[in-house]
Amino acid sequence: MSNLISKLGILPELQSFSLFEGFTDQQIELLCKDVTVKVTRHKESLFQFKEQAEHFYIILSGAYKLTRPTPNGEDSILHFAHTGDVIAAFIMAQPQPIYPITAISMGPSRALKIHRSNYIENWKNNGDLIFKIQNLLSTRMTSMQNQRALSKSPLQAKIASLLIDLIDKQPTTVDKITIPIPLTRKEIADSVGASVESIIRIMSEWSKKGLITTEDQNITIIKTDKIIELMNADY
Amino acid sequence: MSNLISKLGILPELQSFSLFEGFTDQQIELLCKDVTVKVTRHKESLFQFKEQAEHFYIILSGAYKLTRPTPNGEDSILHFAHTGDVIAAFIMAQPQPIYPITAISMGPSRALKIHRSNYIENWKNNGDLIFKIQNLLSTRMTSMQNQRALSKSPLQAKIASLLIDLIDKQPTTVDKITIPIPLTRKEIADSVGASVESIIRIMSEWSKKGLITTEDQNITIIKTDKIIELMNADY
DNA sequence: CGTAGCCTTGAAGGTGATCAATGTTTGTGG
DNA sequence: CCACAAACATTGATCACCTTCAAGGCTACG
Repeated sequence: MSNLISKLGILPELQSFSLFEGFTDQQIELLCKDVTVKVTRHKESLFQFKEQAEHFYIILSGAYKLTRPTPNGEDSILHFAHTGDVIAAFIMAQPQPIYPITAISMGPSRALKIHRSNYIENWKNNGDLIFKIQNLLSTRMTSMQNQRALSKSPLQAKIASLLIDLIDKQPTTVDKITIPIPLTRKEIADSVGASVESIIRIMSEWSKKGLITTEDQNITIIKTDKIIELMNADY
Repeated sequence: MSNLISKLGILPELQSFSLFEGFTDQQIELLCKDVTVKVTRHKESLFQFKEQAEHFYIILSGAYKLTRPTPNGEDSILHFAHTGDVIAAFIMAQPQPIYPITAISMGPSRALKIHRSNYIENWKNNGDLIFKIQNLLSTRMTSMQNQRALSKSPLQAKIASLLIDLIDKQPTTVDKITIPIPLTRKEIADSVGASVESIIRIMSEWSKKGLITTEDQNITIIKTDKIIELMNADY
């Protein structure tokens, strides 16, 4: 018995994830049997698009962007995965899974690397766990569909939608919400399918109007209501 | 015991679906306990976006388009669901599920309507079945991601990609593949996020060049290789 | 101190949307 | 069975949003 998660000292972290809510320590120990903690540095990738998929991951800390190469050789960002997210789990169901995306670390991050065989042996027949994963996935899918519905909307609406989507967090404070992930303009561009320059032009405009502020790469939304208005703006 | 599927006479159909591959008649009977067959006419909807989701569906015959309203009041088409597809199954995992899409019948169609409680009682703990559903879903998701990666590509590439995606069928005959679903130009437009006029202009061009032909609403791809080339065309 | 990555601004040009008008097919009710 | 409405297809002209290209400034890091 190697690599017990209690030995790795990550049990407290795992317990805090909604994924393992209601599970006993022993159950978690079984589900995370023979795992390793993969530490990645900025821009380092967890796995590559089209690689053979032997493992899936749970994000322990930091964040990863899930990307896909485009015909132009650029990258399209499909999702930002945070702490507690599960990546590439649902493709484990395939007989010969291939990663449909690349996972790139944003800043230093840590992820739990779990082998496919574990998914098939221990995760597959755990109905409650599968449900949790399906919930995570359906949330992600709904968010993708929301974006899709904006394809004919002006670029402003797409950016607004992205920002709002990234703060599914506390609506506690009425104003001044900071986006939990530092984002470059290029990353925003790759998320909404636009050019960097266009992003800059629109966000500069917003800064001037006092809707947002950005310091370093942290974006703070000052007037949330105005941003939400822009989401539905019909030009 | 009402509504046995053997009584409804749809067992042979169900057996032919990859979803139930390897299951015994008794198992299928249990999984489809207390179901009804919903017959829909052209443009009739199975369920509506934002409705309370009490049921999920298996398509018996025909096809449905899965749509989502856009801010402009139009509809964005997210997926074309064929015979054998399962719809809205994975949102059953949520405590209070809401349909994230609308399902609209394309021509006369039939679908098996299954209650949520059945999913929780009989489907949830059937690991093999869950895997099949996850496979269906991951295929759909990958296809959505493919489309997403084309967001900066010219409209031609998007249309080409859509058409190719709709013939995941037999690569048997080298040429002349007819798309299994009759599509209006508007539906194509709503799928790729463009205007009807633009679709028409491009497809007329293709017709003139002899790449495709359309009669009624059935599109036949004549020169598949040329269409595939257009998918990656960088203007 | 130079390179690399990110941010910014300006000018020109193109793809595709919008608007408008008309033809064609389908379906429905008198 | 015809007439009218509704849905779909088509073509042209105009215009705006966004991309592309080009050039430059800023900061961090080896």
